[in-house]
Amino acid sequence: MPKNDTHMTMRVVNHIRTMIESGGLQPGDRIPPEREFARKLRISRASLRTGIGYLAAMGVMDVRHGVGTFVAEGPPEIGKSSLSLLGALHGFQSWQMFEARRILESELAALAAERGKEQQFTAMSEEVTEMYATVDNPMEYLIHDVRFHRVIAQASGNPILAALMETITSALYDERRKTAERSRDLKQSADLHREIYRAIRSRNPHEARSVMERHLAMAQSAQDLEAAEAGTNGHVGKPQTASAPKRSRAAEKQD
Amino acid sequence: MPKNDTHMTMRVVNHIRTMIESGGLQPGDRIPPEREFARKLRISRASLRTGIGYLAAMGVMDVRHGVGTFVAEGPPEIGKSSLSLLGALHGFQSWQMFEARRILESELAALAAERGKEQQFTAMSEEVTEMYATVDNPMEYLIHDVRFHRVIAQASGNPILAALMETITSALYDERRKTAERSRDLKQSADLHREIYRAIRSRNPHEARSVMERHLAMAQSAQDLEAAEAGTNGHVGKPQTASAPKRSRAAEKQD
DNA sequence: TCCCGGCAGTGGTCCGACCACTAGAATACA
DNA sequence: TGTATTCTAGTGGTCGGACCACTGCCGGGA
Repeated sequence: MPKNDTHMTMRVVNHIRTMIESGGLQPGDRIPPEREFARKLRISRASLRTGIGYLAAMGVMDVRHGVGTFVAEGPPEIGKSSLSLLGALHGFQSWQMFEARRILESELAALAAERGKEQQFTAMSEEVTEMYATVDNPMEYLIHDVRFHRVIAQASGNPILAALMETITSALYDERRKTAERSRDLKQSADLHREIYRAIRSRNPHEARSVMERHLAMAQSAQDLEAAEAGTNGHVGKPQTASAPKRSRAAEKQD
Repeated sequence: MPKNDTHMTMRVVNHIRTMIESGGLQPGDRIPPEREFARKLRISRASLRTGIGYLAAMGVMDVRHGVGTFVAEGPPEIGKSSLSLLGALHGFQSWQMFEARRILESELAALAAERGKEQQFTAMSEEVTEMYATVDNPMEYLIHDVRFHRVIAQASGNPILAALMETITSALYDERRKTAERSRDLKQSADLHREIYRAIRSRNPHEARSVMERHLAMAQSAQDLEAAEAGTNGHVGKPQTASAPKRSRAAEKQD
Protein backbone atom coordinates (compact mmCIF):
# COMPACT_ATOMS: atom_id res chain seq x y z
CA MET A 1 0.00 0.00 0.00
CA PRO A 2 2.78 2.44 -0.79
CA LYS A 3 1.18 5.80 -1.22
CA ASN A 4 1.41 7.79 -4.38
CA ASP A 5 3.52 10.35 -2.61
CA THR A 6 5.67 12.87 -4.32
CA HIS A 7 8.38 11.22 -2.29
CA MET A 8 11.15 9.91 -4.43
CA THR A 9 11.25 6.74 -2.43
CA MET A 10 7.69 5.87 -3.28
CA ARG A 11 8.15 6.90 -6.87
CA VAL A 12 10.89 4.33 -7.16
CA VAL A 13 8.94 1.71 -5.25
CA ASN A 14 5.85 2.21 -7.34
CA HIS A 15 7.83 2.16 -10.53
CA ILE A 16 9.42 -1.15 -9.69
CA ARG A 17 6.14 -2.44 -8.37
CA THR A 18 4.52 -1.68 -11.68
CA MET A 19 7.31 -3.42 -13.52
CA ILE A 20 6.74 -6.47 -11.36
CA GLU A 21 2.99 -6.46 -11.75
CA SER A 22 3.19 -6.06 -15.48
CA GLY A 23 5.40 -9.11 -15.57
CA GLY A 24 8.34 -7.18 -16.90
CA LEU A 25 10.34 -8.11 -13.84
CA GLN A 26 10.56 -11.66 -12.56
CA PRO A 27 12.32 -13.10 -9.54
CA GLY A 28 16.00 -13.36 -10.32
CA ASP A 29 15.91 -10.60 -12.90
CA ARG A 30 18.39 -7.80 -12.68
CA ILE A 31 17.58 -4.12 -12.72
CA PRO A 32 19.78 -1.58 -14.52
CA PRO A 33 22.86 -0.16 -12.80
CA GLU A 34 22.09 2.61 -10.36
CA ARG A 35 23.62 5.42 -12.38
CA GLU A 36 21.81 4.43 -15.52
CA PHE A 37 18.50 3.67 -13.85
CA ALA A 38 18.60 6.95 -11.98
CA ARG A 39 19.12 8.84 -15.22
CA LYS A 40 16.21 7.04 -16.80
CA LEU A 41 13.89 7.84 -13.91
CA ARG A 42 15.09 11.45 -13.87
CA ILE A 43 16.06 11.29 -10.23
CA SER A 44 19.33 11.39 -8.38
CA ARG A 45 21.22 8.25 -7.67
CA ALA A 46 20.87 8.90 -3.94
CA SER A 47 17.09 8.89 -4.16
CA LEU A 48 17.07 5.80 -6.26
CA ARG A 49 19.22 4.11 -3.66
CA THR A 50 16.78 5.10 -0.96
CA GLY A 51 13.98 3.41 -2.82
CA ILE A 52 16.00 0.32 -3.56
CA GLY A 53 17.05 0.19 0.06
CA TYR A 54 13.41 0.21 1.07
CA LEU A 55 12.63 -2.69 -1.21
CA ALA A 56 15.74 -4.54 -0.12
CA ALA A 57 14.80 -4.15 3.52
CA MET A 58 11.50 -5.83 2.78
CA GLY A 59 13.16 -8.67 0.98
CA VAL A 60 11.84 -7.74 -2.43
CA MET A 61 15.20 -6.84 -3.87
CA ASP A 62 18.60 -8.40 -3.44
CA VAL A 63 21.53 -6.01 -3.68
CA ARG A 64 24.99 -7.45 -4.26
CA HIS A 65 27.98 -5.21 -3.94
CA GLY A 66 30.06 -5.19 -7.08
CA VAL A 67 27.59 -7.32 -8.97
CA GLY A 68 24.20 -5.69 -9.33
CA THR A 69 20.70 -5.47 -7.94
CA PHE A 70 18.23 -8.29 -8.48
CA VAL A 71 14.64 -9.15 -7.76
CA ALA A 72 14.69 -11.52 -4.83
CA GLU A 73 14.49 -15.20 -5.51
CA GLY A 74 13.68 -18.13 -3.33
CA PRO A 75 10.93 -18.61 -0.79
CA PRO A 76 9.35 -15.29 0.14
CA GLU A 77 9.95 -14.20 3.68
CA ILE A 78 7.73 -11.57 5.14
CA GLY A 79 9.65 -9.62 7.72
CA LYS A 80 13.16 -10.97 7.25
CA SER A 81 15.08 -9.67 10.20
CA SER A 82 12.33 -7.39 11.38
CA LEU A 83 11.05 -10.03 13.77
CA SER A 84 14.14 -9.95 15.93
CA LEU A 85 14.13 -6.16 15.89
CA LEU A 86 10.51 -5.87 16.73
CA GLY A 87 11.02 -8.60 19.26
CA ALA A 88 13.60 -6.57 21.07
CA LEU A 89 11.33 -3.56 20.87
CA HIS A 90 8.18 -5.19 22.15
CA GLY A 91 9.73 -7.89 24.24
CA PHE A 92 8.73 -10.98 22.35
CA GLN A 93 9.32 -14.14 24.30
CA SER A 94 10.73 -17.41 23.16
CA TRP A 95 7.62 -19.38 24.02
CA GLN A 96 5.56 -16.98 21.97
CA MET A 97 7.58 -17.74 18.91
CA PHE A 98 7.21 -21.43 19.51
CA GLU A 99 3.50 -21.03 19.99
CA ALA A 100 3.20 -19.13 16.73
CA ARG A 101 5.20 -21.75 15.00
CA ARG A 102 3.15 -24.55 16.46
CA ILE A 103 -0.08 -23.02 15.26
CA LEU A 104 1.17 -22.24 11.81
CA GLU A 105 2.90 -25.51 11.15
CA SER A 106 0.10 -27.66 12.46
CA GLU A 107 -2.27 -26.03 10.08
CA LEU A 108 0.30 -26.18 7.32
CA ALA A 109 0.65 -29.90 7.82
CA ALA A 110 -3.10 -30.37 7.63
CA LEU A 111 -3.30 -28.37 4.42
CA ALA A 112 -0.38 -30.28 2.96
CA ALA A 113 -2.25 -33.49 3.64
CA GLU A 114 -5.16 -32.14 1.66
CA ARG A 115 -3.39 -30.48 -1.22
CA GLY A 116 0.11 -31.96 -1.43
CA LYS A 117 1.36 -33.35 -4.68
CA GLU A 118 3.24 -36.54 -5.40
CA GLN A 119 6.41 -34.69 -6.14
CA GLN A 120 6.32 -32.94 -2.82
CA PHE A 121 5.64 -36.15 -0.98
CA THR A 122 8.72 -37.55 -2.61
CA ALA A 123 10.79 -34.60 -1.46
CA MET A 124 9.53 -35.03 2.10
CA SER A 125 10.39 -38.68 2.04
CA GLU A 126 13.90 -37.95 0.89
CA GLU A 127 14.47 -35.47 3.66
CA VAL A 128 13.28 -37.95 6.24
CA THR A 129 15.71 -40.46 4.86
CA GLU A 130 18.52 -37.95 5.14
CA MET A 131 17.52 -37.24 8.69
CA TYR A 132 17.84 -40.88 9.63
CA ALA A 133 21.19 -40.91 7.91
CA THR A 134 22.52 -37.99 9.91
CA VAL A 135 21.27 -38.70 13.41
CA ASP A 136 24.89 -38.51 14.51
CA ASN A 137 25.54 -35.15 12.96
CA PRO A 138 23.31 -32.53 14.55
CA MET A 139 24.35 -29.73 12.24
CA GLU A 140 23.65 -31.76 9.14
CA TYR A 141 20.46 -33.07 10.64
CA LEU A 142 19.18 -29.58 11.28
CA ILE A 143 19.49 -28.70 7.62
CA HIS A 144 17.27 -31.54 6.53
CA ASP A 145 14.92 -30.80 9.36
CA VAL A 146 14.45 -27.27 8.07
CA ARG A 147 14.04 -28.46 4.52
CA PHE A 148 11.44 -31.00 5.51
CA HIS A 149 9.31 -28.36 7.13
CA ARG A 150 9.80 -26.08 4.18
CA VAL A 151 8.53 -28.67 1.77
CA ILE A 152 5.44 -29.10 3.89
CA ALA A 153 4.89 -25.37 3.76
CA GLN A 154 5.11 -25.44 -0.01
CA ALA A 155 2.79 -28.38 -0.20
CA SER A 156 0.17 -26.46 1.76
CA GLY A 157 -0.50 -24.46 -1.37
CA ASN A 158 -0.60 -21.23 0.57
CA PRO A 159 2.56 -19.19 0.03
CA ILE A 160 1.45 -16.57 2.51
CA LEU A 161 1.31 -18.99 5.39
CA ALA A 162 4.55 -20.48 4.15
CA ALA A 163 6.15 -17.06 4.20
CA LEU A 164 4.94 -16.39 7.71
CA MET A 165 6.36 -19.69 8.85
CA GLU A 166 9.64 -18.93 7.15
CA THR A 167 9.82 -15.70 9.10
CA ILE A 168 9.29 -17.37 12.44
CA THR A 169 11.59 -20.28 11.79
CA SER A 170 14.44 -18.16 10.56
CA ALA A 171 14.27 -16.21 13.80
CA LEU A 172 14.18 -19.41 15.78
CA TYR A 173 16.92 -20.91 13.67
CA ASP A 174 19.53 -18.58 15.08
CA GLU A 175 18.87 -19.62 18.63
CA ARG A 176 18.78 -23.17 17.46
CA ARG A 177 22.23 -23.17 16.01
CA LYS A 178 23.71 -22.25 19.34
CA THR A 179 22.37 -25.35 20.98
CA ALA A 180 22.22 -27.75 18.08
CA GLU A 181 25.43 -29.45 19.05
CA ARG A 182 23.86 -30.54 22.28
CA SER A 183 21.05 -32.31 20.53
CA ARG A 184 20.36 -35.88 21.35
CA ASP A 185 17.52 -38.26 20.72
CA LEU A 186 17.68 -37.29 17.10
CA LYS A 187 16.54 -40.79 16.32
CA GLN A 188 13.35 -40.11 18.18
CA SER A 189 12.94 -36.84 16.32
CA ALA A 190 13.39 -38.58 13.01
CA ASP A 191 10.75 -41.11 13.97
CA LEU A 192 8.33 -38.32 14.61
CA HIS A 193 9.09 -36.71 11.29
CA ARG A 194 8.45 -40.02 9.65
CA GLU A 195 5.08 -40.15 11.33
CA ILE A 196 4.26 -36.68 10.09
CA TYR A 197 5.24 -37.67 6.61
CA ARG A 198 3.05 -40.76 6.72
CA ALA A 199 0.06 -38.84 7.93
CA ILE A 200 0.40 -36.28 5.18
CA ARG A 201 1.08 -38.91 2.59
CA SER A 202 -2.06 -40.80 3.55
CA ARG A 203 -3.95 -37.55 3.24
CA ASN A 204 -5.05 -37.51 6.81
CA PRO A 205 -5.18 -33.83 7.82
CA HIS A 206 -6.31 -34.45 11.36
CA GLU A 207 -3.55 -36.90 12.04
CA ALA A 208 -0.96 -34.68 10.37
CA ARG A 209 -1.97 -31.75 12.50
CA SER A 210 -1.83 -33.61 15.75
CA VAL A 211 1.48 -35.31 15.10
CA MET A 212 3.02 -32.05 14.03
CA GLU A 213 1.80 -30.46 17.20
CA ARG A 214 3.30 -33.23 19.26
CA HIS A 215 6.59 -32.91 17.44
CA LEU A 216 6.83 -29.18 18.00
CA ALA A 217 5.91 -29.41 21.65
CA MET A 218 8.67 -31.92 22.06
CA ALA A 219 11.11 -29.81 20.11
CA GLN A 220 10.37 -26.84 22.28
CA SER A 221 10.97 -28.55 25.58
CA ALA A 222 14.10 -30.11 24.16
CA GLN A 223 15.49 -26.78 23.08
CA ASP A 224 14.58 -25.15 26.35
CA LEU A 225 16.53 -27.86 28.09
CA GLU A 226 19.53 -27.48 25.83
CA ALA A 227 19.49 -23.75 26.25
CA ALA A 228 19.32 -24.09 30.00
CA GLU A 229 22.33 -26.37 29.99
CA ALA A 230 24.23 -24.05 27.77
CA GLY A 231 23.53 -21.25 30.16
CA THR A 232 22.51 -19.27 27.13
CA ASN A 233 19.18 -19.21 28.79
CA GLY A 234 17.72 -15.94 27.73
CA HIS A 235 14.19 -14.95 28.48
CA VAL A 236 12.15 -18.09 28.42
CA GLY A 237 9.00 -18.34 30.36
CA LYS A 238 5.73 -20.11 30.39
CA PRO A 239 2.42 -18.49 29.51
CA GLN A 240 1.50 -18.07 33.11
CA THR A 241 -1.44 -15.81 32.53
CA ALA A 242 -0.78 -13.42 29.75
CA SER A 243 1.78 -10.90 28.70
CA ALA A 244 1.51 -7.60 30.42
CA PRO A 245 -0.56 -5.30 28.22
CA LYS A 246 1.10 -2.08 29.22
CA ARG A 247 -0.58 -0.47 26.30
CA SER A 248 -3.55 1.64 27.08
CA ARG A 249 -3.54 4.23 24.40
CA ALA A 250 -5.71 3.22 21.55
CA ALA A 251 -3.17 3.83 18.84
CA GLU A 252 -5.70 3.49 16.09
CA LYS A 253 -4.53 3.78 12.58
CA GLN A 254 -6.69 6.23 10.75
CA ASP A 255 -5.44 8.65 8.21
CA MET B 1 19.90 -11.52 12.65
CA PRO B 2 21.52 -8.38 11.23
CA LYS B 3 25.12 -9.31 10.75
CA ASN B 4 27.99 -7.50 12.27
CA ASP B 5 29.04 -6.31 8.88
CA THR B 6 31.43 -3.53 8.27
CA HIS B 7 28.53 -2.13 6.34
CA MET B 8 27.47 1.21 7.61
CA THR B 9 23.85 0.22 7.37
CA MET B 10 24.25 -2.62 9.78
CA ARG B 11 26.42 -0.58 12.07
CA VAL B 12 23.57 1.86 12.44
CA VAL B 13 21.00 -0.89 12.78
CA ASN B 14 23.00 -2.68 15.42
CA HIS B 15 23.67 0.50 17.29
CA ILE B 16 20.01 1.35 17.50
CA ARG B 17 19.16 -2.24 18.23
CA THR B 18 21.50 -2.14 21.18
CA MET B 19 19.94 1.06 22.41
CA ILE B 20 16.57 -0.61 22.24
CA GLU B 21 17.64 -3.79 23.96
CA SER B 22 19.35 -1.91 26.72
CA GLY B 23 16.12 -0.09 27.31
CA GLY B 24 17.60 3.25 26.42
CA LEU B 25 15.12 3.61 23.63
CA GLN B 26 11.41 3.03 24.08
CA PRO B 27 8.56 3.16 21.60
CA GLY B 28 7.71 6.78 21.00
CA ASP B 29 11.16 8.02 21.89
CA ARG B 30 12.99 10.28 19.54
CA ILE B 31 16.48 9.82 18.22
CA PRO B 32 18.87 12.74 17.75
CA PRO B 33 18.73 14.81 14.55
CA GLU B 34 20.48 13.19 11.63
CA ARG B 35 23.37 15.63 11.44
CA GLU B 36 24.12 15.35 15.11
CA PHE B 37 23.63 11.60 15.31
CA ALA B 38 25.83 11.05 12.29
CA ARG B 39 28.59 13.08 13.90
CA LYS B 40 28.31 11.07 17.08
CA LEU B 41 28.52 7.75 15.23
CA ARG B 42 31.43 9.02 13.13
CA ILE B 43 29.67 8.25 9.88
CA SER B 44 28.28 10.33 7.08
CA ARG B 45 24.74 11.54 7.21
CA ALA B 46 23.99 9.59 4.03
CA SER B 47 24.99 6.31 5.63
CA LEU B 48 23.03 7.06 8.74
CA ARG B 49 20.02 7.73 6.57
CA THR B 50 20.46 4.40 4.85
CA GLY B 51 20.35 2.62 8.17
CA ILE B 52 17.37 4.59 9.39
CA GLY B 53 15.64 3.91 6.10
CA TYR B 54 16.15 0.23 6.65
CA LEU B 55 14.62 0.36 10.09
CA ALA B 56 11.79 2.56 8.87
CA ALA B 57 11.01 0.13 6.07
CA MET B 58 10.60 -2.60 8.65
CA GLY B 59 8.32 -0.51 10.78
CA VAL B 60 10.76 -0.11 13.63
CA MET B 61 11.28 3.59 13.13
CA ASP B 62 8.89 6.34 12.22
CA VAL B 63 10.40 9.21 10.25
CA ARG B 64 8.47 12.48 10.07
CA HIS B 65 9.62 15.13 7.68
CA GLY B 66 10.32 18.38 9.43
CA VAL B 67 9.76 16.90 12.85
CA GLY B 68 12.16 14.13 13.69
CA THR B 69 12.69 10.40 13.78
CA PHE B 70 10.99 8.26 16.40
CA VAL B 71 10.82 4.69 17.54
CA ALA B 72 7.58 3.28 16.19
CA GLU B 73 4.58 3.16 18.45
CA GLY B 74 1.39 1.22 18.29
CA PRO B 75 0.76 -2.42 17.56
CA PRO B 76 3.75 -4.02 15.90
CA GLU B 77 3.24 -4.99 12.32
CA ILE B 78 5.61 -7.44 10.77
CA GLY B 79 5.91 -6.72 7.10
CA LYS B 80 3.98 -3.50 6.74
CA SER B 81 3.52 -3.04 3.03
CA SER B 82 5.83 -5.85 2.09
CA LEU B 83 2.91 -8.24 1.81
CA SER B 84 1.39 -6.44 -1.15
CA LEU B 85 4.77 -6.17 -2.81
CA LEU B 86 5.66 -9.79 -2.25
CA GLY B 87 2.15 -10.63 -3.27
CA ALA B 88 2.60 -9.01 -6.63
CA LEU B 89 5.93 -10.75 -6.96
CA HIS B 90 4.81 -14.25 -6.10
CA GLY B 91 1.23 -14.00 -7.18
CA PHE B 92 -0.52 -14.26 -3.85
CA GLN B 93 -4.22 -14.84 -4.23
CA SER B 94 -7.06 -13.30 -2.33
CA TRP B 95 -8.34 -16.60 -0.98
CA GLN B 96 -4.90 -17.33 0.37
CA MET B 97 -4.98 -14.21 2.44
CA PHE B 98 -8.37 -15.10 3.76
CA GLU B 99 -7.23 -18.58 4.57
CA ALA B 100 -4.24 -17.26 6.47
CA ARG B 101 -6.46 -14.88 8.33
CA ARG B 102 -8.95 -17.56 9.16
CA ILE B 103 -6.31 -19.81 10.64
CA LEU B 104 -4.64 -17.06 12.63
CA GLU B 105 -7.76 -15.47 14.00
CA SER B 106 -9.43 -18.71 14.94
CA GLU B 107 -6.46 -19.63 17.02
CA LEU B 108 -6.24 -16.10 18.37
CA ALA B 109 -9.83 -16.31 19.52
CA ALA B 110 -9.19 -19.58 21.27
CA LEU B 111 -6.17 -18.18 23.05
CA ALA B 112 -8.07 -15.07 24.01
CA ALA B 113 -10.71 -17.27 25.60
CA GLU B 114 -8.01 -18.88 27.68
CA ARG B 115 -5.92 -15.89 28.61
CA GLY B 116 -8.07 -12.81 28.14
CA LYS B 117 -8.44 -10.33 30.96
CA GLU B 118 -11.49 -8.55 32.26
CA GLN B 119 -10.38 -5.24 30.87
CA GLN B 120 -10.04 -6.70 27.41
CA PHE B 121 -13.41 -8.39 27.62
CA THR B 122 -14.86 -5.01 28.42
CA ALA B 123 -13.19 -3.47 25.40
CA MET B 124 -14.57 -6.21 23.18
CA SER B 125 -18.02 -5.69 24.55
CA GLU B 126 -17.88 -1.99 23.86
CA GLU B 127 -16.86 -2.54 20.29
CA VAL B 128 -19.71 -4.96 19.75
CA THR B 129 -22.06 -2.36 21.10
CA GLU B 130 -20.68 0.20 18.71
CA MET B 131 -21.12 -2.22 15.87
CA TYR B 132 -24.78 -2.62 16.64
CA ALA B 133 -25.06 1.13 16.79
CA THR B 134 -23.55 1.62 13.37
CA VAL B 135 -25.17 -1.11 11.30
CA ASP B 136 -26.38 1.62 8.99
CA ASN B 137 -22.99 3.16 8.51
CA PRO B 138 -20.64 0.65 6.86
CA MET B 139 -17.57 2.83 7.09
CA GLU B 140 -18.04 3.44 10.76
CA TYR B 141 -18.93 -0.17 11.33
CA LEU B 142 -15.72 -1.32 9.71
CA ILE B 143 -13.65 0.67 12.17
CA HIS B 144 -15.18 -1.04 15.14
CA ASP B 145 -14.95 -4.36 13.38
CA VAL B 146 -11.22 -3.91 13.00
CA ARG B 147 -10.84 -2.78 16.57
CA PHE B 148 -12.77 -5.74 17.88
CA HIS B 149 -10.46 -8.17 16.16
CA ARG B 150 -7.46 -6.23 17.35
CA VAL B 151 -8.54 -6.46 20.96
CA ILE B 152 -8.90 -10.20 20.57
CA ALA B 153 -5.39 -10.35 19.19
CA GLN B 154 -4.10 -8.47 22.19
CA ALA B 155 -6.04 -10.68 24.54
CA SER B 156 -4.39 -13.74 23.06
CA GLY B 157 -1.27 -12.79 24.95
CA ASN B 158 0.90 -13.52 21.95
CA PRO B 159 2.10 -10.32 20.30
CA ILE B 160 3.79 -12.23 17.51
CA LEU B 161 0.60 -13.83 16.33
CA ALA B 162 -1.09 -10.49 16.78
CA ALA B 163 1.50 -8.83 14.60
CA LEU B 164 1.10 -11.44 11.91
CA MET B 165 -2.63 -10.93 11.94
CA GLU B 166 -2.16 -7.19 11.75
CA THR B 167 -0.07 -7.66 8.65
CA ILE B 168 -2.66 -9.77 6.90
CA THR B 169 -5.61 -7.65 7.87
CA SER B 170 -4.02 -4.39 6.87
CA ALA B 171 -3.47 -5.84 3.41
CA LEU B 172 -7.04 -7.04 3.30
CA TYR B 173 -8.27 -3.76 4.69
CA ASP B 174 -7.44 -1.89 1.52
CA GLU B 175 -9.54 -4.13 -0.64
CA ARG B 176 -12.23 -3.97 1.95
CA ARG B 177 -12.61 -0.22 1.84
CA LYS B 178 -13.43 -0.32 -1.83
CA THR B 179 -16.44 -2.51 -1.26
CA ALA B 180 -17.46 -1.53 2.23
CA GLU B 181 -20.19 0.76 1.02
CA ARG B 182 -21.97 -2.15 -0.51
CA SER B 183 -22.12 -4.02 2.74
CA ARG B 184 -25.46 -5.25 3.93
CA ASP B 185 -26.53 -7.66 6.59
CA LEU B 186 -24.36 -5.84 9.03
CA LYS B 187 -26.87 -6.78 11.65
CA GLN B 188 -26.13 -10.39 11.03
CA SER B 189 -22.42 -9.68 11.20
CA ALA B 190 -22.85 -7.94 14.51
CA ASP B 191 -24.75 -10.92 15.85
CA LEU B 192 -21.86 -13.14 14.95
CA HIS B 193 -19.40 -10.86 16.65
CA ARG B 194 -21.55 -10.94 19.72
CA GLU B 195 -21.40 -14.70 19.66
CA ILE B 196 -17.65 -14.61 19.40
CA TYR B 197 -17.49 -12.25 22.30
CA ARG B 198 -19.69 -14.47 24.42
CA ALA B 199 -17.66 -17.55 23.67
CA ILE B 200 -14.46 -15.81 24.64
CA ARG B 201 -16.01 -14.25 27.68
CA SER B 202 -17.21 -17.59 28.91
CA ARG B 203 -13.72 -18.90 28.38
CA ASN B 204 -14.72 -21.48 25.88
CA PRO B 205 -11.79 -21.79 23.47
CA HIS B 206 -13.36 -24.42 21.28
CA GLU B 207 -16.52 -22.46 20.80
CA ALA B 208 -14.61 -19.25 20.19
CA ARG B 209 -12.52 -20.87 17.53
CA SER B 210 -15.43 -22.35 15.68
CA VAL B 211 -17.57 -19.23 15.74
CA MET B 212 -14.67 -17.13 14.57
CA GLU B 213 -14.12 -19.54 11.73
CA ARG B 214 -17.75 -19.32 10.76
CA HIS B 215 -17.64 -15.55 10.86
CA LEU B 216 -14.61 -15.31 8.63
CA ALA B 217 -15.93 -17.80 6.11
CA MET B 218 -19.05 -15.70 5.91
CA ALA B 219 -17.09 -12.49 5.62
CA GLN B 220 -15.06 -13.89 2.80
CA SER B 221 -17.98 -14.97 0.69
CA ALA B 222 -19.69 -11.67 1.37
CA GLN B 223 -16.69 -9.71 0.21
CA ASP B 224 -16.26 -11.88 -2.85
CA LEU B 225 -19.83 -11.10 -3.72
CA GLU B 226 -19.45 -7.40 -3.17
CA ALA B 227 -16.29 -7.33 -5.20
CA ALA B 228 -17.97 -9.18 -8.02
CA GLU B 229 -20.80 -6.68 -8.06
CA ALA B 230 -18.43 -3.79 -8.02
CA GLY B 231 -16.72 -5.19 -11.05
CA THR B 232 -13.51 -4.68 -9.17
CA ASN B 233 -13.30 -8.40 -9.29
CA GLY B 234 -9.63 -9.09 -9.23
CA HIS B 235 -8.19 -12.51 -8.88
CA VAL B 236 -10.36 -14.54 -6.61
CA GLY B 237 -10.46 -18.24 -6.87
CA LYS B 238 -11.02 -21.32 -4.83
CA PRO B 239 -8.30 -23.65 -3.72
CA GLN B 240 -9.00 -26.06 -6.53
CA THR B 241 -5.94 -28.20 -6.00
CA ALA B 242 -2.95 -26.11 -5.20
CA SER B 243 -1.37 -22.95 -6.42
CA ALA B 244 1.10 -23.28 -9.21
CA PRO B 245 4.73 -22.63 -8.33
CA LYS B 246 5.56 -19.17 -9.46
CA ARG B 247 4.52 -18.58 -12.99
CA SER B 248 1.00 -17.32 -12.65
CA ARG B 249 0.13 -13.93 -13.92
CA ALA B 250 -2.46 -11.73 -12.39
CA ALA B 251 -1.21 -8.28 -13.19
CA GLU B 252 -4.53 -6.60 -12.68
CA LYS B 253 -4.71 -2.97 -11.92
CA GLN B 254 -4.38 -2.31 -8.25
CA ASP B 255 -4.15 1.43 -7.64
C1' DT C 1 -8.06 37.90 20.93
C1' DC C 2 -6.97 36.02 16.73
C1' DC C 3 -4.60 35.53 12.51
C1' DC C 4 -0.56 35.30 9.85
C1' DG C 5 4.09 35.85 8.50
C1' DG C 6 8.59 34.66 9.49
C1' DC C 7 12.06 31.75 11.58
C1' DA C 8 14.58 27.89 13.31
C1' DG C 9 15.03 23.04 13.26
C1' DT C 10 14.64 18.74 10.96
C1' DG C 11 14.21 15.48 7.29
C1' DG C 12 14.53 15.11 1.77
C1' DT C 13 17.09 15.60 -2.50
C1' DC C 14 20.86 16.45 -5.23
C1' DC C 15 25.72 16.50 -6.99
C1' DG C 16 30.11 14.78 -7.93
C1' DA C 17 33.97 12.51 -6.32
C1' DC C 18 36.06 8.58 -4.63
C1' DC C 19 36.25 3.79 -2.25
C1' DA C 20 35.39 -1.40 -2.26
C1' DC C 21 34.00 -5.43 -4.18
C1' DT C 22 33.26 -8.94 -8.01
C1' DA C 23 33.82 -11.37 -12.08
C1' DG C 24 36.04 -12.14 -16.02
C1' DA C 25 39.65 -10.99 -19.23
C1' DA C 26 44.44 -10.60 -19.99
C1' DT C 27 48.83 -12.01 -18.74
C1' DA C 28 52.62 -14.53 -16.72
C1' DC C 29 54.42 -18.71 -15.44
C1' DA C 30 55.47 -23.69 -15.45
C1' DT D 1 49.08 -26.39 -22.96
C1' DG D 2 47.33 -25.64 -18.67
C1' DT D 3 47.17 -23.13 -14.53
C1' DA D 4 47.89 -19.46 -11.47
C1' DT D 5 48.23 -14.51 -11.08
C1' DT D 6 47.26 -9.78 -12.13
C1' DC D 7 44.68 -6.27 -14.23
C1' DT D 8 40.60 -3.97 -15.37
C1' DA D 9 35.89 -2.62 -16.26
C1' DG D 10 31.60 -2.40 -14.09
C1' DT D 11 28.79 -2.03 -10.10
C1' DG D 12 27.31 -0.94 -5.52
C1' DG D 13 28.96 1.80 -1.00
C1' DT D 14 30.46 6.00 1.36
C1' DC D 15 31.41 10.68 1.73
C1' DG D 16 30.54 15.74 2.58
C1' DG D 17 28.52 19.67 1.68
C1' DA D 18 24.97 22.51 -0.54
C1' DC D 19 20.34 23.43 -0.98
C1' DC D 20 15.12 22.30 -0.85
C1' DA D 21 10.67 21.31 1.75
C1' DC D 22 8.06 20.57 5.61
C1' DT D 23 6.55 21.43 10.58
C1' DG D 24 5.90 23.81 14.71
C1' DC D 25 6.12 27.84 17.07
C1' DC D 26 6.71 32.49 18.29
C1' DG D 27 5.98 37.28 17.81
C1' DG D 28 3.88 41.22 15.57
C1' DG D 29 -0.09 43.35 13.72
C1' DA D 30 -5.12 43.88 12.93
